[in-house]
Amino acid sequence: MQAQEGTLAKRDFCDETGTCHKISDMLSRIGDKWTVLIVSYLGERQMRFSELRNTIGNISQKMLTSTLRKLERDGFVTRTVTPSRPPRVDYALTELGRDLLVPVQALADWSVKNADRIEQARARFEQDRAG
Amino acid sequence: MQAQEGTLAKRDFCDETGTCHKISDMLSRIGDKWTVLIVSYLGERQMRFSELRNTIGNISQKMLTSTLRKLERDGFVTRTVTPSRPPRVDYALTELGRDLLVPVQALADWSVKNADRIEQARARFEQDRAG
DNA sequence: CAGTATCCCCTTGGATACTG
DNA sequence: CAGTATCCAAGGGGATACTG
Repeated sequence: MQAQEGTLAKRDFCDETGTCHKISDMLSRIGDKWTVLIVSYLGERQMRFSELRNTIGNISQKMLTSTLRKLERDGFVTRTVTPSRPPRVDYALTELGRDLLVPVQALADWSVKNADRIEQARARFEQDRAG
Repeated sequence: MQAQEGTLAKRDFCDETGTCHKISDMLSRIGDKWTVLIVSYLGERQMRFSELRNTIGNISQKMLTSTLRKLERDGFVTRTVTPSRPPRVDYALTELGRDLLVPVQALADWSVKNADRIEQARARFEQDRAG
């Protein structure tokens, strides 16, 4: 067997057309502390700023604001201002944002399914380090 | 239409069983600066330390070492030492490591396919900010 | 209510020097 | 060759105070 059927080649996502840069950007973009959590909440329904903050619980205003701004900038969420007193701002996923959830969900499924394999590997690693 | 068919609910990957924690961990784990790049190179074939360093080009020894250690710890790569003079150390993906490439590839495909939608959203965002 | 501005800590990651 | 040890700069992210 010369070429393993299950093996994915580097060029599939790290070729010379900047592909690897794109996937790295995307991963670091959604791999931060809050993005996935926020997107997942907005995946259920539209929410206001304070609602998100209260639901998430331990997020700072600063990080909620900046994460939402980045998501808005990249076209993943919309920001709708209702100019009342007090003001009201609603956030919702765009089509692109809902689209993003599909591959993220796949990675989530993989993570859950293989969590104990990783845990076992870590236990083995610690074991070997101690022994 | 009460429940949109394309909408993914929060609980799908952020329920109360620690699932959201797992996906966040995984994303921040592979969302760092070097992991995907290294895993993608090892996806092509086994490589030695210096070979990886030369191929990647601009990675520091420190980051290559620590990234490889984490990958080894989590069971994604194997580390094989040949006690010669000078010593030789080979790194290769495990079954689990090759497995991981599948959902990562899906996310990579998505990133490439939607890169210009994101780019357009950014351009629009800058436009609106300026106007 | 929904932010912005400021300060400060901690982690990530690069550069350099040293070792088995 | 394949690391480890150390120092340092930049950015992520929290706490607090202030504003339209």
